[in-house]
Amino acid sequence: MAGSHKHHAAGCTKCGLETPDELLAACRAAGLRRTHLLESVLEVLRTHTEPIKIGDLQQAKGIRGTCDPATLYRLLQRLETRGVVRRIGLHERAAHFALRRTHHHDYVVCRECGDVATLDMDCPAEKLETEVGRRTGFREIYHELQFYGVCPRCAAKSA
Amino acid sequence: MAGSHKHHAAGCTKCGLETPDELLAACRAAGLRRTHLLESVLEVLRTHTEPIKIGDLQQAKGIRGTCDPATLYRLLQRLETRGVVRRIGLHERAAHFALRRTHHHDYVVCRECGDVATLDMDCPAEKLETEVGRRTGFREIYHELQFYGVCPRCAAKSA
DNA sequence: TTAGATGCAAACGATTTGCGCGGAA
DNA sequence: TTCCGCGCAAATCGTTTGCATCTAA
Repeated sequence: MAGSHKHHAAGCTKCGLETPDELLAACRAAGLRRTHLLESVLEVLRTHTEPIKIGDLQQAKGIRGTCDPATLYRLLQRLETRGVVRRIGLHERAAHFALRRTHHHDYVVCRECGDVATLDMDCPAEKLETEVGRRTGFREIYHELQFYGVCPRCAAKSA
Repeated sequence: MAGSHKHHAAGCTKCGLETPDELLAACRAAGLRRTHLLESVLEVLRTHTEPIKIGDLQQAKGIRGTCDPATLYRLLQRLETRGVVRRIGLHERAAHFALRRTHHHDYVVCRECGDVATLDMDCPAEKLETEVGRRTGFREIYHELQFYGVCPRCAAKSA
């Protein structure tokens, strides 16, 4: 099970990675204070291609000293409200968080080991958002698309 | 926010509703015993167009007497394993469950009141499953697509 | 100076597990 | 009779809240 045994260095081919300064500027503009924790969390998220759980965030390199879960929850909540990160449900008890990149991403999740891979392909649901809005009357629509399956490693293990 | 204040009677236009007997037969074939709880749960799920939480299931009409959450969890787990229901994450603390209908469904969720509506439209992700498999090496892929937004009622309230 | 952040501890609530009993096969 | 399913109680664990303290602005 578990989660963060892998750090894909490669990112999305289309997605220009934000610089630390850009991110920080966005947060400042949103009224957040420049805190050491804020900087570290942004940096961890920035260098992670995959969504990360708060538990893993706590132990991530670069997060100094004590790292109270409550504080992290609050920080991420704030970041989500300001539109800097997005919260992602991946059928695990713990929610995952990822930076809101310059464009949308979808994920593949292994239902055996919980490993998550970020997909680098055009999302077919994006263009449906307006149609869904028209049909249902919902406003401010965004979406979340996840694929679930068994990763190669786990498939090999079972064989 | 809340949950089951609405029961859409209408179902998917394309989705033939299973009969109680068909469902029961599937469960029996899967090795499950015919229990009163099993029957009631299946019936509640069958007549619900939207996914339902265990908490709501507990209080649903037709579930008699005490209804221990632990028992429900275990039953739904069994049903999920056997492929009768699917577990759905909707950004709420509690997971939702729905019958595996004759074809796939996607949902729209209100981020204010938590109301869930089932979409009756062609899912663009379905055909991507094989492509995702090819790209990532994952096997036995299925997907989950949710739209989030503000429902008309909540939008009106805010105005 | 002052409102926003943080750490710590306790409260919550969904999910999970152990166990003995009762009922379906 | 046998094994699966159930109710009950207790344990887990992610998330949330209250509160006193600290600190960026």
